[in-house]
Amino acid sequence: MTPGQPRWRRRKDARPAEIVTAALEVFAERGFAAARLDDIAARAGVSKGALYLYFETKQELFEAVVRDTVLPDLDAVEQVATNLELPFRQLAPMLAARLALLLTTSSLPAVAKMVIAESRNFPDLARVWHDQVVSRALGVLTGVVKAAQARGEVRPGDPRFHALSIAGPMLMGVLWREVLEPVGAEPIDLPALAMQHVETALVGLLTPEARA
Amino acid sequence: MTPGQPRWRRRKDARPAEIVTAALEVFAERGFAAARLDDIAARAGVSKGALYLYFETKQELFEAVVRDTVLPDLDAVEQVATNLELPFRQLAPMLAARLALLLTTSSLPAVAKMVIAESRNFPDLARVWHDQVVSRALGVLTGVVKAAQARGEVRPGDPRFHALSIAGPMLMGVLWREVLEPVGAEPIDLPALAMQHVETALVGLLTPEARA
DNA sequence: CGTAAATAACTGACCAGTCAGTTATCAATG
DNA sequence: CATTGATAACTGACTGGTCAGTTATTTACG
Repeated sequence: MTPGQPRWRRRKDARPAEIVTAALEVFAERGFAAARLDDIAARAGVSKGALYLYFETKQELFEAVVRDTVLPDLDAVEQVATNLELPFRQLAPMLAARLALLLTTSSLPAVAKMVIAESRNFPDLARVWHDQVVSRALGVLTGVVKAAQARGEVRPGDPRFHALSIAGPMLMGVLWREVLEPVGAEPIDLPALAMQHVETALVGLLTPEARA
Repeated sequence: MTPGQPRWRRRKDARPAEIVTAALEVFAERGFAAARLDDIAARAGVSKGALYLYFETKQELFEAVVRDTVLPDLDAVEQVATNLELPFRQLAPMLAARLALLLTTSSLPAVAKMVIAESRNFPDLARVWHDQVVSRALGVLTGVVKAAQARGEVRPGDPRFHALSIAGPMLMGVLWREVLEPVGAEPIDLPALAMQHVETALVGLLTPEARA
């Protein structure tokens, strides 16, 4: 024993953030159900009991992860998207690039995968995800499409479906990377996919006049 | 006690199929890890021990589910897709309709969701899924696109990306239905999405000459 | 000191996989 | 047409291990 060093420190205000960071990692690696609180605690440098000083249950910890680590990322994309003034032809590639960056650098895909995984057994997780992430993101995209339709830039049709036409391949690419690449599938270049898809989708979505 | 009725019957040849059916239901409802073999057994009308007469482990049972219930569905779609002769403009909507039907009536989406869910903790599951389902399905679609490019019907570009452009929104629609609708999200009309998307994608993918 | 932060040992519930024992079924026999 | 083994299908209680959440105790620190 080195008696000069205390075995631990009281750090009431630093703990929550450290725990949330550790929780994000472990949740992403193992999924909600299979994530062990002991592992999260160890990675955060505390004991399991300490977790319960700051979070009442495992679920509450997950909600904190979404709130603290995913929502800020989403805000950044939303910022770009609400430039409704820009012509769709220019806005779409910007959005796609921003999104591709987010999906390759942030932990959003890992959390998304986890929510898909556990939605049936932990519906509260899915509800939080839907209310705070998906419906907001899709709402923004749908709004962009609708505005472009109003300006005559985008062909008629359900704007929500158009939004899915744009976002779907990205999701598929992400899932490919998260689920299949780890077991040996041929890798996908996500930004390249985003660029080629946006090009294709633009031709398909724009009115003949707007293509000029 | 009604002594005339036996407590159970020996039905060696009927059991495996019944167990696989029950397993599909429970796996789809709860995911692989959370599915209880006791539940599967109960739903199949046998004891847990009986499961082990026909399947060595839980994983082997899952593989049987894929083999017996998913692959036949896939074969049917593959049939349509290998009509490589047909012009892409006609083949694509047919494929989309067939796929939409499959995704709304079969159990494929539920199994897919499960695989996504458990891929990290049970990589073998994901490998089976990739080798036997995804890579085959995507291969067929990529082949169709490539053939159409060779005939000058489809614009240049990575045919694999084009395939993802086509299939992605369908996957997104399916996940929406599986994950978010159960927790209160606004429902999506999957066949309608398929039709509108294929229309959009066709315009985007076809060469100007092929659009005639 | 007092007290709040943190620990570590503990509890209770859960479940995959096992196995000793039970019972349906059927072929052989009287 | 019984009766009787023999056999293999089937059962259900049990084991060993895991893990969320609890609590009695220790320790940092104002």
